[in-house]
Amino acid sequence: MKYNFKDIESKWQKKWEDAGIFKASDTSDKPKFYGLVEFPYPSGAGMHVGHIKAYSGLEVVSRKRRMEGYNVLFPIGFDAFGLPAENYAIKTATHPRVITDQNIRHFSEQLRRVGYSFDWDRTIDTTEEDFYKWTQWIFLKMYEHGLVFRDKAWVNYCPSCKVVLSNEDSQGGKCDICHSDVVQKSKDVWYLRITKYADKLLEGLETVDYLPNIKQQQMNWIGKSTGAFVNFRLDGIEETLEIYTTRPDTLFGVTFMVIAPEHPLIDKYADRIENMDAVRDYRAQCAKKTEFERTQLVKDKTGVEVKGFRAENPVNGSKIPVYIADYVMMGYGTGAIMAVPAHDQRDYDFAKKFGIEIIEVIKGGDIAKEAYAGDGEMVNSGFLNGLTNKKDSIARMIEELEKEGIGRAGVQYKMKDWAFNRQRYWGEPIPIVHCPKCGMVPVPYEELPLRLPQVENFEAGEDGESPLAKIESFVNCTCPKCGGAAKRETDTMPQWAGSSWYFLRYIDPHNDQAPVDRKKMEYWMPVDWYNGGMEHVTRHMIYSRFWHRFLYDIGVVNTPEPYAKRTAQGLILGPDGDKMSKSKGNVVDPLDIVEDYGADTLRTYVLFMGDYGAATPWNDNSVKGCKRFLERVAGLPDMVTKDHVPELESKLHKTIKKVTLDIEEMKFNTAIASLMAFLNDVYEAGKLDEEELAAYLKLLCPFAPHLAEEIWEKTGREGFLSLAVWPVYDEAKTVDRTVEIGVQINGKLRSTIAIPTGCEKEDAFTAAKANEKIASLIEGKTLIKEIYVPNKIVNFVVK
RNA sequence: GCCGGUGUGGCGGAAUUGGCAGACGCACAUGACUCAAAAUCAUGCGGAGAGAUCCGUGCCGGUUCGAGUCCGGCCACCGGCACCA
Repeated sequence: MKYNFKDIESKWQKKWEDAGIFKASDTSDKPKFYGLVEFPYPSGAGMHVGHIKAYSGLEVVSRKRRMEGYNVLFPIGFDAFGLPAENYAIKTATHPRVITDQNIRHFSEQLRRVGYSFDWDRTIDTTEEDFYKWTQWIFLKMYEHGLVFRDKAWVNYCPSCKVVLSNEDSQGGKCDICHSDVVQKSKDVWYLRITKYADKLLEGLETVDYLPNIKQQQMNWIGKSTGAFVNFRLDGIEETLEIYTTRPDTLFGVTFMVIAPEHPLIDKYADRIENMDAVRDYRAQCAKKTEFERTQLVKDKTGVEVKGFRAENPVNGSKIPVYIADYVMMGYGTGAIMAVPAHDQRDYDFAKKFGIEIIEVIKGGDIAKEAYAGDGEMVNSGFLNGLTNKKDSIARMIEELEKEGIGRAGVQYKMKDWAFNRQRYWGEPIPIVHCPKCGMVPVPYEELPLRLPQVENFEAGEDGESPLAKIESFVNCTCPKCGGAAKRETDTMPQWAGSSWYFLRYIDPHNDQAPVDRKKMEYWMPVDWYNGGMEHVTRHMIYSRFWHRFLYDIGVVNTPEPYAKRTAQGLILGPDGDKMSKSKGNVVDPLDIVEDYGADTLRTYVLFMGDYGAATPWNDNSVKGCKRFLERVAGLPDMVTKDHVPELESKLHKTIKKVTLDIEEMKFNTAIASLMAFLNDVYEAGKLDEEELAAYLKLLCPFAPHLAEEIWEKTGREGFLSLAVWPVYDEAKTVDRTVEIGVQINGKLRSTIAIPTGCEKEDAFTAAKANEKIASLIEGKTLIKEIYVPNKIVNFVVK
């Protein structure tokens, strides 16, 4: 058979579409499988090979599940709000709606040409009103439950994009979108109280099947630490200073205090601070630094002593100085620390520079040289003296603090509340009204969706305001509560909003009464297998788990966790081994591959190219290798014989087993390798029988479905191969009658022998000794030990 | 600095979890077909050696009849977190 991939692929894509064979049913006696891939942002550039790798993995799993008798939901949609469309709108004065629709059409067309078995009836678009209506609905529910608040805050601001960024979007002090430097700016910010869910998000990780490194990254991100809050009386003013520490056991070693430059204590007691000018200068210096500069680890600590009051150590009454220094952050703990220079390197560096006393309270280090953070016997520490275990001394100290009412056990998280607004047009409008009388008033549920108004000019407003602020008909409204004149919030939600719940909408994409029908949701949830990129593990994954857990707590969904299992594909690097990027000119366009080699070759190649979870460079020659493989597959019909071909039987069953098990572990590369190996065996035999061909086509179908369907049809088989029953291997038939095993002398391989599979110990030894070479090697030596591992190895230990 | 991961031919990568290292593919070489090239097919392909053999999975050591795999100590690279108290 000639392999004309172009005809074959368009033919079968149409047939599948016409027959609707990949549509999921909301009621079925079959077991369900919900496979989810991260929906794309429909960029103007179209699909990237990264999309292909990400989708092809679960595509294979989903196709296999269907053939195994599951009712499969494998949907796709578009995460279409976001900056690129808006920036393009600003440049070309085209409405983002127009561009978005155009890009979605283009993307869909590309996806269809790869032949994915998506249920296209359930396609969603986060920018459609009937979708974002429910995004707004969830926001209002969160508002109702006290998870939304507004605060003036120092925020990460991108002067180029003119938007406020979350910490997540400004990692490393660079804007995630345009990579320019982020500056600090004071703004009114909407926050989602994700920190309230920190513990639930941590606990939830214990109940799900995520790759270990994914769990690890989420735990790092949440960053829980346990310790204690301790109150220090301030001598000279009627005030206490609360600090957070993970090492309350070192309290006797405290020789100074440090508060963050932004600490409110400074302004409150400005008139009592004797050197307020110096303090002000220092604060001004710090304000100039970006968050990034401030969080750089520097040995050279800076700071200024605050003169006018001193702190009193609650356990020994000693009077100690208070400094402001920018190595303490206002955003973590209480913005103040107790400094224990003997046992914390940062405090140590500071103490050395400012000539502050260093008191050792834990033995084991050399505090003349550096701080000692290890374990050891407590000294100079009153009631803790003599204790040698960190845990014990911490517990003992907390007990004492709580008894005396000067402190308490506590926990802290690195994760911060989620800054949930952007000064942009192309996002979900935040459904809140500002009323001069009633304050903030939520838009009533029945008024949702709060639609984006038509706008002519998409440029940001004054001082980074949303373009919506310029639309008077949008801004001016009546207060839903008192009916008086009011103004609408003009900020929109960040890009992460829609993707925080989209998987629920696939279940019931056209529902206008609820985000999702209860019954359908109970049937489909949780997502059985979610695959995506590592780059979304700490943002999208955390956000959506948070939203879902909230929806669970208010009874909207039935599972605390949205995703039962999460895996991640590795990057595809450019042919040069570097990350693909336009500027490097090493980008591979998947549609070029479809055009030149066919979708089946592309799909097979991205899964064969290497370990699915690892980053692998693209290789054009290997693409050709996959094409060659499929061409050889196309030759199979000519080799079919009516007679049984027993010599292929055990090879086939081994292949069925390998492919079946490997797909479950995402070891697609070895699954395909075994398909290639079997094909080599068929070519060597020169023939295969009808049953062997049928089973082989089924195994190939998830990877190269167009070609597999074509051969299925050409060889006179009925119905869609995509709906055929997945082959089952017979364990007994995967075992050969004879097996070739190695024979070692003193652990070194000397020869091999062919013996019956599973043969007895003595028979194996006899056979091994009968081997000419082995016989000559053991002759005249003393046989000390004989080892036999059935079907593996014989080893003679001789002297 | 802390946490996680990886290190195997010229390249991408295999190795049933302690049992014949290098499956499968690429590249390369030789041969066949061809006027020729491409495509295809066949054979070879870790290193050294004419050979029997010897060496070989980042490095050093250990356990074991036997180590890519287990243990101890290093080195290199990748990813995440990071003056987080």
